[in-house]
Amino acid sequence: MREVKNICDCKDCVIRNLVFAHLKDAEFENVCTLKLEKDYRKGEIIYEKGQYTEHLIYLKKGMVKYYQSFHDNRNSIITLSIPHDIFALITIFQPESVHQFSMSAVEDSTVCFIPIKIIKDIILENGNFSLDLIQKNNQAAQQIINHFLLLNSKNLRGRVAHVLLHLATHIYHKDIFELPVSRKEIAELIGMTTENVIRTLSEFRKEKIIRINGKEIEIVEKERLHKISLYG
Amino acid sequence: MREVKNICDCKDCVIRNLVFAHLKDAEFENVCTLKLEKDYRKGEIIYEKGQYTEHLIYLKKGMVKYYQSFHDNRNSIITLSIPHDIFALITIFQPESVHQFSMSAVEDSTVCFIPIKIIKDIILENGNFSLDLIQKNNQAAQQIINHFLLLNSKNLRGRVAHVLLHLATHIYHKDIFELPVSRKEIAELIGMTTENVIRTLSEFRKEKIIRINGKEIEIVEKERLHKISLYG
DNA sequence: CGCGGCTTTGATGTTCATCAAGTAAAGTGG
DNA sequence: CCACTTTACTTGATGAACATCAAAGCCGCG
Repeated sequence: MREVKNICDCKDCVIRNLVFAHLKDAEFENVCTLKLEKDYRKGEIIYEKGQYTEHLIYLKKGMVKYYQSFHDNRNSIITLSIPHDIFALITIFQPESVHQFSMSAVEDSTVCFIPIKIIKDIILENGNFSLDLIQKNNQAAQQIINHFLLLNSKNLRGRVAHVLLHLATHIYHKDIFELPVSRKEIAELIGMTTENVIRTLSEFRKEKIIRINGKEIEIVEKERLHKISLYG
Repeated sequence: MREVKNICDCKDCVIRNLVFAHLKDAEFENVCTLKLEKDYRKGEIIYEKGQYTEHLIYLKKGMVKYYQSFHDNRNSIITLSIPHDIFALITIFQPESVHQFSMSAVEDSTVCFIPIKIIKDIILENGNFSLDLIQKNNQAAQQIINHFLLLNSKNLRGRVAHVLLHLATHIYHKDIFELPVSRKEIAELIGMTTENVIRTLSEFRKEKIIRINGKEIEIVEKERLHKISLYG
C-alpha cells in the first residue's frame, strides 16, 4: 500500500462504463471527490479475510486475485480479475460486514476505494444505478459459478488448456503473452498440484501445442488446445 | 406444473421476512396480486437452462435443486435450496436475460413467480428494497462460492460427511431424517460418482457413525462425522 | 408381472497427489 | 556487486484415491 492519491480523473475511468453509467453528475462528483486510489506492487495484499469492509473496491489498473486461504497454507484462487471485469464489484459489496475472502495484487495494480456509505446513499436515491448494480453483480456471480463447474467437469489437461485459452482470449487478446501468475498460482486456480501443472505444460510443449520461454507462453495449436479443453 | 393459483396470502409468507421486508404496503399489494403460484411434483422441472427469464422465482414450500447439465448426461448440482434460503433469489434475477442453469423440484414444492417487471419497478422506486436485495444476493453468491471451495478442499469421505451434517444441521435440524435426494444426486452435489457415495455411506454404516434404512439416515456419532468432514 | 431406474458390492485401471532431489531464478544482506 | 538464502521450477518414481466396468438385487410404476 503505497501512496494514497486523489486525482479526480474519474471522468475517463473505465468504471464509468460499468455500473456508474447511470450516476447523475452530482453523485459522480461526490464519488470522485471521496474516492481514494492506492497503488500495490505485485504480491501485496489488498485486504484479507476477516477485515472489516468499508469500501467498494474497484480495480483501475493491473490484475488481482480473489482467493481463499486454508489453515494448512493451501490456497484456492476464486478468480483472477482485471479492469473492466464486472467481477471486480461483487467481491466487495457487503455493507457493514466482513470480507469472506482475500485479495492481492498479481501484477502492479491501482485500486480505487469508494466508501460504502456513499454507494449506499446512491442506491437509496438512484434506482437505475441499483438496477445496474444488481444485474452486474449477478453476472459476476454466474461467472464464478461457471468457473467452478467447468473445473469439476474437466481433467488435469483440460483444466490447464482452459486456463491458457482463457488468458489468451479474454485477458490478453493475443496468442503470445507473459504468464502473470506462477505455476503454483495456476495450480491454485484449477485445483491441482504445482507439479502436475508443470508436467502438463511440459507435455503441451513436447506435443508442440505451445511454446514456453520462462514466463512467456505462445499458443501454437489453438485448435488442439481447444479440443483438449473441451475434455482433455 | 400443476394448477396455477393466486391466493393472496402473502402477508404470512416467509418471503416477507427476506427482501420484501422493506416493501411499502402498496407495492406489496401489487406483488401479491400479480404473483402466481405453481405446484411441482418431486422430479418436475421448474425451468431449464436457456429459457427466457420473466419472473423472480421464490420457493414457498418444498426443496429444489439448481443445477447444470452437461452434454454427456452428467449433472452438477450447484445448490439445494429450501424456503427461507436467501439463495432462492440470486438464481433468478437476470432481467431481460436467459437462465444459465436449470431448476427442478427435489420434493413436492410450491413456487411463487413474480414478474420481473414489477420487481424492476420496485427497485427503481424503493431504495431500501434495492439495498436489501443487493446484500442478500451477495450473501447467496458467497454461500455458493463457499460450497465449491469446501468441496475442492475435501476428499470423498469428507465431502459425504459434510453433506450429511449440512442436511442434519441446516435443513432438518435433527439427526434422523429422510434423505430428500437419491445417491446419484448426492454424487452430483459433491462431484463424485454414485458408486463411491454409496460405498462411503456403507463405510460410515459399518463404522457405526450412521444408521441407514433406505432413505432414512440417522447420525449416531456426530463428533466423528465432524472430524471426518474437517478433512476425512 | 415385468421393465427401468436406483442401489449395492467387487474387481480393475487411471489419474493425480505425494515424496524426493536437483536446477534455475530471484531476492537479501554484507 | 557478490555470496548466500530462499523461492520458483522441473523431472522422476511411487502409491493412494477415485473412476470405471461388471453383475446382481431391489423397488416402484405402468
